[in-house]
Amino acid sequence: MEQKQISLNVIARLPKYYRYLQECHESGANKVSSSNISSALGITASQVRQDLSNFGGFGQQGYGYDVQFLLEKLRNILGLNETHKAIIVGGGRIGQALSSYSGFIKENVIIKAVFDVELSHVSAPKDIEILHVAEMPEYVKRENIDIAIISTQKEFALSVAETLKNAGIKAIWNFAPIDINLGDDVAVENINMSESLFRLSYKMKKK
Amino acid sequence: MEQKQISLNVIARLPKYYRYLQECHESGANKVSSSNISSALGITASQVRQDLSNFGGFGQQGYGYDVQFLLEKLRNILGLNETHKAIIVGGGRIGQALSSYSGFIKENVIIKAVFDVELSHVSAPKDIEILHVAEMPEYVKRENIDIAIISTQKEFALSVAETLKNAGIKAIWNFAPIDINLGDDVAVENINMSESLFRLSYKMKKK
DNA sequence: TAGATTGTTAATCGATTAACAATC
DNA sequence: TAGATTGTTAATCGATTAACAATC
Repeated sequence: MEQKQISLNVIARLPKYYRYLQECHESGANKVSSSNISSALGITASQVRQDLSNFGGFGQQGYGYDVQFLLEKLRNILGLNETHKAIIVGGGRIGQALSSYSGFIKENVIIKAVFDVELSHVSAPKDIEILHVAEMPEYVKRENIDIAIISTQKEFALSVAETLKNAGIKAIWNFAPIDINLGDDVAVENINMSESLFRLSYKMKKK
Repeated sequence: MEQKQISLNVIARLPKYYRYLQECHESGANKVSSSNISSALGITASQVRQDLSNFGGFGQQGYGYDVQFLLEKLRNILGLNETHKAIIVGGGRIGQALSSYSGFIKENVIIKAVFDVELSHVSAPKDIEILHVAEMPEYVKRENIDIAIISTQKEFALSVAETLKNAGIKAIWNFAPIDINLGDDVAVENINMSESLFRLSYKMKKK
């Protein structure tokens, strides 16, 4: 309904534009051109313009893009003005690191609770609840949770994801080493460290 | 020198094949066909065959692929038979989670040391040394370290990467929220959680 | 006005898919 | 042998790049 389907490649570049625009803003720049962005990020100027024009004409011929304006547009496109409530499922190493990682607040994600099957093993900052997985579906509905961060073992990840889908979760950020795909109803991003390490190994070997 | 340049898309799929083949092996299967892989991973059978044939003819007409044989080939291609020595630079939340994450051993990566500027804040399992960043270049050379895992703040990541390159590191696994690119000399994989979270936000918004 | 830079259309390039001969 | 499935060639599709008219 919104616009013609935007390719995943384009979406993957948007955060890079946003990050660079933030840097420009911090360093006091008022304007930026597609060729500035190009040389900073190693993306062709043509592609930068092509990508941005998917969402509207944000620039001005002969001038470039107004940094503040484009930043605001990107924030809108990426949905960074909204605050999201999140839970973590799986209180192991990664789950605990994420639960105490303060970077989330900057990105407008508030972690409300950590779920596990063995509560005694889990610790978390005191404003984050520690609860049993059995309570999860009820909690997600009651507290209107948007995002679930899955950091369970891979064996449990798929069924946890299904349970969350049924509980009405909107998005899943998956750290378990398995691809999760729940169709169009739930937004999913997989961070597969294991696959990344394999790719690193491949690249290193090829040198 | 090796073969015609393999595209990054192909490389990104190799670990998925490997992971699925492992599952086949664990469940006792002897053979697997491109259409088996296709339905398990949501990749077309044609692409599976195309991808694998970049590295050789591993299958047999009318039969498919021998699981053990293909697994061995993939292990070779990905370089998973070799053990790599690694260090972690940056002893914050992510660095510490990684230092005690046992999954590495399975993937043939041994973490030898964690480097930081403020040693008193860092803890690690006792077989992992905790050292000051100033000692890093010397250590990398002396101990023949292959992989550096960067988990510093983004402000330091780039200069740390340069220092490591000069010390002769072979690969960098970067968790700092900034793209690192060191040319052809050093293999790099970026895990940018911040960008991933932005993409998740975008997808969620679009629903 | 002259110079710069956008947004967009057209051209190119590369990746994915389809088809099929080879053959186990 | 008949059926199945590969490896590879050709066709299609989509993404990137180039070019340029519009215009600030």
